[in-house]
Amino acid sequence: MKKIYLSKAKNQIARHNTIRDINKQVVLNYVRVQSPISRAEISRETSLQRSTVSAIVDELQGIGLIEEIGTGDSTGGRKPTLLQLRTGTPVAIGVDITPRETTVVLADLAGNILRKEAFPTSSDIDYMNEQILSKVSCYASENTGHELEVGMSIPGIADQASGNILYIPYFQWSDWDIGRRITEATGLPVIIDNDANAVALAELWFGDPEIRRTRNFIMVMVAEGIGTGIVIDGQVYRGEYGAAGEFGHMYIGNNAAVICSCGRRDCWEAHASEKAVLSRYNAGRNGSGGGTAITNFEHLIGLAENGEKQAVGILKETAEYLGIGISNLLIGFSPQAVVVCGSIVRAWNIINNELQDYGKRSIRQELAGAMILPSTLGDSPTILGSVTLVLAQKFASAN
Amino acid sequence: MKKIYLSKAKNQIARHNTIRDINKQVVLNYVRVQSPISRAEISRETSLQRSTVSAIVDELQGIGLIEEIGTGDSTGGRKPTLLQLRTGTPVAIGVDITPRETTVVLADLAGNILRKEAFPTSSDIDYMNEQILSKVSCYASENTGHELEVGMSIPGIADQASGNILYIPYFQWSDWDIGRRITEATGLPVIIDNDANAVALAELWFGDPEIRRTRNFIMVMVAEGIGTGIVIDGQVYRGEYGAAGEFGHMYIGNNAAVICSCGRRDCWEAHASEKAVLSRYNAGRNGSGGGTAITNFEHLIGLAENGEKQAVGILKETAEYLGIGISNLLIGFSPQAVVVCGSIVRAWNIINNELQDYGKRSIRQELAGAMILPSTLGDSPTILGSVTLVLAQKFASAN
DNA sequence: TTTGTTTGTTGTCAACTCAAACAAACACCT
DNA sequence: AGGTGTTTGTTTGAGTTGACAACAAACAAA
Repeated sequence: MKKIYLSKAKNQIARHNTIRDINKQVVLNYVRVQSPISRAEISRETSLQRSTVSAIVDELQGIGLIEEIGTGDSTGGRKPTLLQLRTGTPVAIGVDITPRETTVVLADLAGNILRKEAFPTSSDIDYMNEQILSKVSCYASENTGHELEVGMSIPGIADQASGNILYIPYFQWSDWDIGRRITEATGLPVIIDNDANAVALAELWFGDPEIRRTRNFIMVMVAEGIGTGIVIDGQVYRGEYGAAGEFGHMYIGNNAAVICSCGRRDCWEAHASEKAVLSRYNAGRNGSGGGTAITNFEHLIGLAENGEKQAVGILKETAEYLGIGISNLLIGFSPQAVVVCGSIVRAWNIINNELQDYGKRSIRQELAGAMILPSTLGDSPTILGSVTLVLAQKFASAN
Repeated sequence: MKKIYLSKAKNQIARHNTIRDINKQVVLNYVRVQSPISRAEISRETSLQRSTVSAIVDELQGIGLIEEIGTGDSTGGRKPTLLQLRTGTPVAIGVDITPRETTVVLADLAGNILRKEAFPTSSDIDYMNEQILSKVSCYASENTGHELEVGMSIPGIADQASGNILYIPYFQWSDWDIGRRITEATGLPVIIDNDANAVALAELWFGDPEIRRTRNFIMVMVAEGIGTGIVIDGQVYRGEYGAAGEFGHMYIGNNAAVICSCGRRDCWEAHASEKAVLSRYNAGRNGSGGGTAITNFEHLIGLAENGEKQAVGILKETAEYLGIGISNLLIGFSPQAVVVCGSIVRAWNIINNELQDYGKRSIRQELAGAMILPSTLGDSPTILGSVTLVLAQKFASAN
């Protein structure tokens, strides 16, 4: 028991270099968020002295995190030297596993994707091991000399402490030691996290300014299942064993269309995930004597976009279920925003009204100010998520 | 937009005194948690130099936060000088409002209650204003010279930023400016928070070590309604407008026994609060031709303690509803513990088994390690909560 | 060309922690 | 009683860091 306090305290106390460490983080974040930016502007905004900023910038250049990219426009005096994260140099290998496709990318400090390869996800774990290891090893061997790290985004639970995947419901994989395998094969450190957490982090780093400025928000990722990522005070909250954010399995009502991956029929996920939507749509068409079943969610979205009544109706119905869960999150967290991610975002104009109605459910109407927004990360948020895991790690350990 | 970063940064950067500020907090916390403790032991546990600890202790003594209380036993050398929070000196006035009773107390830095007065809570807001103001003013005038602050625990939502009560459902009071009134009458600063948040904070400060060591836990306060307090990384999370933690109003199912204070019939609170329990119990007795209705929850607990079958049955049924909500929280937060507070804790041995069963509901059984514990704060946790609000404030501003 | 502004660097000072030396207080042994 | 080793708390000098002010360089506008 004393040990806990001991170890905690040793990290908590401030030493000489603590000042520099803190300010280094501040400067680095300014460069990241507001680049291109000059030393003088960083000084003005942080209220650090120009001399201090210069010293820190020198250090960060020495580590190779930032670089000068020429001069900016004068405002009546000497031209400012503009700074930026060092781009073009590979620092992260991202591995993004989704039920359909697995993607392996190479990225730089700014999150730019330098290379990208993908293959269909298989339930054959040996095949997965072989494919992932070969692609990661390939990137690693082609970029020796750079301090690469590997980030993985998975549709399941991962324990960051041990670096192992605990469970992936879709394939029912338990204790998959892919992290250890990658490290053994390449010597690179690996950081694994749940896809919703990774996307929440990516949204925090690369999202629309409206979201990025938000310190408290919940990411709701609608895919085969429903995952949530909790961001509190600008930090992704992971909970014990990294298992936080499984609100997809909260009790919503016991009349769901499908059986959830956890085996029950009363989860949010069983009501509002892609699987649930498809099931309800196909059941409806069956009743009215329709043709073959649709198994591809994107297909259904396409139908709805073209105005097919049943597809639109099912999506609006889904928005209600989504809304119930989201209203629970709004009431419980009182966040600044809830961000929805997944293919369903393509149909945002169909579901928006219903969602916003549920957003107004609150103890007190006046307080219902939380935004319900679609993700702004584009087509492949989980890929960016896997990369961001590495970047966040690198930045945090810049000291 | 820039302003946000600006103000944030100015608080975030580290100056010369930042080191001292941080270490002062560390030392103060050691004195608080492990008192009586000597300078030498603090040095050993924090790995700060003895000279540094001495300098900080001098400062803290100067502010009047800690005091020497004689010497301890020798372990073969010079006797250690033991340190402790300064006790006996009033520093906090706590105002605890519950639907039944309002209590005003005077407390010292260690949370010891020095004086205490109570009166029945009335729905007459003028009466409440008058009563609270007179008692707080009385304590204040009797203790001039001490830097008093006022903490309030309320069964509703308070905006800490503005210091005003936004809403108390039980009395349907809106925008009650009691904070401003107290400050105007006495000149003392006032800090107001939701009762569940206050109790969560108190549990963090004065709870059983098993809970106090927990960095992430959820407080579930069962009273007239159900309130939750979210503790993440040792901090109470308040959300926008301080409105976080209203999980009592999450959707559980639309067949509740009573209508919730928010007007709906599908909230957790409508299923598992004291009001809901009483309603179900009385409905049951009505069916079997029983006598007059019970309106006092403590009474029902008493019946159950004495083995009355119907009361026991209703409580076990309640445990199921409580369990559904708690399992949602466990799945979503993956906390280290869920702490239950309220009169129902007296019947812990009746509801324990059912609760623990729901605690095991998890994505993966092996991960279901969260403890479901009864509060350890004794009979009046909300009183201690109101006081702790002030203490936390005072400690945080010790710089 | 001159003037005023902006940028980035250099040098001095103050705050702080650390490490080591030191004095005081004490237990234990002879 | 007296000596020895241990523990506690204080004092002193060294090293790190940011604030501040002075300064040189670069530039726009008059």
